[in-house]
Amino acid sequence: MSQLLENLNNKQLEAVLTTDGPLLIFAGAGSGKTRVLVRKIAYLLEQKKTVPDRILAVTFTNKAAGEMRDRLIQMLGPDASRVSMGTFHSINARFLRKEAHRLGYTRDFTIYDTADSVQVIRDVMQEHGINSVSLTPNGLKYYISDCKQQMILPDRAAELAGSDFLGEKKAKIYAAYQNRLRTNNAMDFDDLLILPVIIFEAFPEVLRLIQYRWDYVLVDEYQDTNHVQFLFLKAVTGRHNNICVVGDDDQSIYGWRGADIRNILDFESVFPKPKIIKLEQNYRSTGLILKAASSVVSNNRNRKEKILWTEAGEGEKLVFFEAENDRGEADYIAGTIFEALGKGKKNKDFAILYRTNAQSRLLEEALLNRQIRYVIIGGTRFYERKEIRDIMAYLKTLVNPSDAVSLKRIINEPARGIGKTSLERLETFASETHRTLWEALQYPEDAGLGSASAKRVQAFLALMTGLQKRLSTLTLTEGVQEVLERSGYKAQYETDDNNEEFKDRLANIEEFVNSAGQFEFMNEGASLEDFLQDISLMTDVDQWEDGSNAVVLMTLHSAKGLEFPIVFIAGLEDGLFPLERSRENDDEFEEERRLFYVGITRAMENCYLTCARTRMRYGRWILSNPSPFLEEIPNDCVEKTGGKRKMKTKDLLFGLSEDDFDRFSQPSGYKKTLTDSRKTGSNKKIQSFSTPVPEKQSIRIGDTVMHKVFGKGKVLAAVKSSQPAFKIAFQGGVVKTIASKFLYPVD
DNA sequence: GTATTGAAACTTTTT
DNA sequence: GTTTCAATAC
Repeated sequence: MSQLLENLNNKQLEAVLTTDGPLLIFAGAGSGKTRVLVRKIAYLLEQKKTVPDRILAVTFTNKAAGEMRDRLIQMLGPDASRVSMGTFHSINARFLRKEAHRLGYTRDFTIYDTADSVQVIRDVMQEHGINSVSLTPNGLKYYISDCKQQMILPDRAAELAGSDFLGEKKAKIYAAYQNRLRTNNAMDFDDLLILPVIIFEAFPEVLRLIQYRWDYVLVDEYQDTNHVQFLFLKAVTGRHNNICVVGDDDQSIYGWRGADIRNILDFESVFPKPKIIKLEQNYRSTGLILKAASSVVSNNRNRKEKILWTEAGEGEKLVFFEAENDRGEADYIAGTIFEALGKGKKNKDFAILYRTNAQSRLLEEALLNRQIRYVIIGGTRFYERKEIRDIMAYLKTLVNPSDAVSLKRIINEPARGIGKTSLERLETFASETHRTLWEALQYPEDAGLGSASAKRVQAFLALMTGLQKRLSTLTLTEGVQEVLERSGYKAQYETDDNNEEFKDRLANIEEFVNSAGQFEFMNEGASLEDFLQDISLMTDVDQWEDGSNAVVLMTLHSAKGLEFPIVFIAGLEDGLFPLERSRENDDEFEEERRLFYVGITRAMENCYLTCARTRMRYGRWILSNPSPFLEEIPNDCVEKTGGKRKMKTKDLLFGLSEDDFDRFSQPSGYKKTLTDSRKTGSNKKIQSFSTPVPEKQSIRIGDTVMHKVFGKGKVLAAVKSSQPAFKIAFQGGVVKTIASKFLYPVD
C-alpha cells in the first residue's frame, strides 16, 4: 500500500481514487495514463478489496495488457494476474467460446482474418454470378465491415439499400457472406465484436450474468473504440456504471476502422453524471517537442481544448531534413543513427516511423548498408507467409472441419491429385445436398468423381480423421509436428537441399513449431484452439521482441502508446503524409494531422522530420512538396538542414543528385541480389517476428545470443547445414542447433 | 490435373 | 516495383 499512491500528481491521484461511477480521463500524450491505470487497479485490489477477476481492463494491444499485468504482479504478487485483461477482440473471443452456441456456432469456431474473409466474398460472388466491375471483393469487405461496425445486420442493410441496383447487390452479398461464415462455423474480426452484443440483446439471462461478471471496467485508448464496442461497454457496465475510460481525442487515428470520436466527446451525455479529469502534465518529452506537437494539433477544429505542459527543459530543437529523393532520405536517417551510435546511443533508442508500410524497404536497405541492427514491426507478417498460412489451415481444418476456406486451401497442398474439377464437383454436391464440404468428402462417388479421384479424396479424409484422433493424445507442439510429418507438407520442401526457397520455408516452418512450443510453455495445458486464437488476434506490436536492442521501424499507427528517446518521422510529403485522398475530406485530413501529432509525441529527447523531393511510387518517380503540417510547427522549434540544393536537369530526370550518384557508384556496400521473388520468395527477410541478423554481423563462438523461444544462450559451435546455424547452450542446460537467422546478439 | 507464364491490380493505416 | 489471378501449354 505504501507506494500505491506515491509519485502521483493531484490529477492522477484523483483519477486513481475515483473508483465508482462513470469516469472519463482525458489523458494527453505522455501524461502517465498507464501509470494511473495500473495504480487504479492496484488500489481497487488493495484498498477496496476487489477480487482480481472481477475487474476488466481493456487495452489496445495484447502487449499493453501483458505489460500492465507484469507491473501489477510486481506490485501485488501473482494473484493480480487474475484480473481480466486483453483487447476487445480477445476478451470477446473468450466469451464467445462459451456462448456462441446460442447463435448456432460451436466452441471450436474459426477466426477469419481479412484475407480469409475476402476469399469467402470471392466464393460467394462467384456462386451468385456477380462480377460487376464496380464490385470488388476488397471493396465489399470494406462495405460489410462498415455495416457491422455500425451494427447494421444484413436485413437492415437490404432495407437501407432499397431499390438501388448496386446497393441491392451489395446487401445480397453481405447476407450470403454472413450465411457462409455461419456454415463454416467461422467469425470475422467484426463478428467478434458484434455477436456478443447480439447475444446480450437476445438472451437477457446472459446479459445479467455478464453484468455480474465484472464490478469494475477500465478501458484504455477509448478514443479508438467504435460504436459496437461502445454498445458492449454499455451493456456490460449496465448494472453499476463503474466504467473508467482513458483517452485522448487528439490521438484518435482509427476513424477509418469505424472508431467513433463521438464515443469520447459524447461520453458525458451517455453515462450519467460522469466525473471528468484531465491529465495535462507531460512526463515524456522535452519542451520544444511538446510545443511543436501542440501547435500542430491546435489547427484541428474538432477537438477538446487542452493544454499540455512539462517541467522538463526546452531540450534540443527538432530537426528537419529535406532530401533530394527517397534514397537520400533513408541514407540520411541511417547516417544520423550511425553517428549517434558512435556517441554512445543504443540501437533501441531509435524509432523510424512512416505513413505506409511500403516505405520500410528503402529504410531497411539503408540500415543494412550501415550494418545497423533493426526490426520491422508489421508489413508482411510472419503469419501471412504462405507456408505458415498453410500449416494454420491444416490446424484450423482439424479443429473445425466446417471451415471450408481452410479445407480448400490444403486439400491439394501438397499436391495429391485433387484438382479444380474434383473440388468443384464436391462443392456442388455439398451445396445441393446441404452438406458442408467436409461432409461431402465422404461421398466422392456420389459427387460424380471418377474412382481414381474418389480414392484420393478418401485417402485425404483418412489422413485428416487419423490426425484428429492423434491430436487428442498429443501435446500442442507434438501435434503440430505430427501434422507436418504425416500430411507430407514438410516433406515437399525437403526434396532439394540446394533450393533457397525450400530452405527458407523449412526455416519458417521450424520457427512456427518453436512458437507453438513457446505458447505451450507460457500457457500450461494450452490447447490447439487457444494457440490458433492467439495467433489470429495478435497485433503487429504484440510480435515485437524488445530487449533485442534494435532500431525499430513501424507505421505511425503501430507506434501509438509507445515512446522512444529519438524518433524519426519519414516521408513528410504532401500526398504521402498527409495522403493525397485525405485532402478531399476535412475529417480525414484532421485525422492525418492527429497521426502526425501522435508521431511527434512519441519522442522523448529528439525528433527528426524528413522528407524527399522525389520518391519512387508504383515504380514511377513522384515529385512532391514538403508536408503542409511542417509549416504548422513554430520556426523556433525547428532547425533545418539539407534541401535547397542546386539540381541539374539531368539529375532531376533521373531523380538523383550528384551525391546520390556517387553513392550508387561506390563499389562497396550492400548489394541487393535481385531474384525473381515469385520463384524464391526468399529475398525477403523475416519481418516482425524475430530480429534478423544482417549477414555481415557475424556470430562468434562464445558469444551470448538470444532466441525468441529458448532465451539466452552461449554459442558452442558453428554447424554445417543448408544454412548458417549454430549449436547453442541455452540457460537451463538445453543444447539446440538453431539457424543463425533466428538468433540475435546480446550486448 | 499441374506447372509456367503474362497481365492486372495494387498500397493508407489494422483487429 | 511487387503480388495475385487467370490463361495457356504440357
